[in-house]
Amino acid sequence: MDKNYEQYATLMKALADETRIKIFDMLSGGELCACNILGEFDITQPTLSYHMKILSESGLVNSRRDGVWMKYSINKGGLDLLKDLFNHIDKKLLKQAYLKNKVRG
Amino acid sequence: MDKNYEQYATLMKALADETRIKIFDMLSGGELCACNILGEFDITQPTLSYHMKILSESGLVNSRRDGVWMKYSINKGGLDLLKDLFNHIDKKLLKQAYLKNKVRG
DNA sequence: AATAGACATAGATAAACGTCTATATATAAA
DNA sequence: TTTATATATAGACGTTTATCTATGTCTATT
Repeated sequence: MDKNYEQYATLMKALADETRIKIFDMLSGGELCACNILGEFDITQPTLSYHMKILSESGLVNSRRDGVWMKYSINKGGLDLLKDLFNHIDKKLLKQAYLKNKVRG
Repeated sequence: MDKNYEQYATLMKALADETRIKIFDMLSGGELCACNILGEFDITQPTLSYHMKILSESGLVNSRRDGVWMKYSINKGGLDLLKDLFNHIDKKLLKQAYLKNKVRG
């Protein structure tokens, strides 16, 4: 696993905003239209458009046009990058704890 | 699982910088002194101090003084919050894929 | 072809961020 | 108690971010 920290930073930045992480979590329930999402927040339509662009360009969210509507869903590839990063770090920590215990006892 | 999005945003913000995510990853190998970390980057000592403060205050990193040195390590609690968030979202997506397939086939 | 509705883009702006230099503080050693 | 070293804080500064209003673009309908 060779690490692209710049990419990780891009992914984290995309979620480093309360509105965007809420949207990402909402999308875990399935594809949503921009109009559906907008109703959940106290922001203007251009502001939502700005947030969706950041999420899409980061690689965390897919977007497609369906007639007049834009529909958004979670991009499994982007999610997996973050999920795997944290799981790997966690595994490394557990291994260390195990080794320390082995030395002591 | 009730979600504190403000806290998630704080955690993600702490990692939304290439220097800080590299540091976090370095710490997965075990506790490190600020002086050890500084050598890996092209930044001044006050800048590192600033980054370490953000990581510590977010709850992702523990800090302790050891004589003249500051030693840093990963805070399992903070890591688990992020790890669990992404694992849960992933589980929800997999469940949806399974149900869709069930309907089709 | 004109209209209405959903979304995107442009431009402005205030706040937050990352970095530096200069300086203060804290600890250990001489 | 002076000195040396590691770290923290203060202040300055340019850049990036999140937000708005105004307006443009695209699609479907009349």
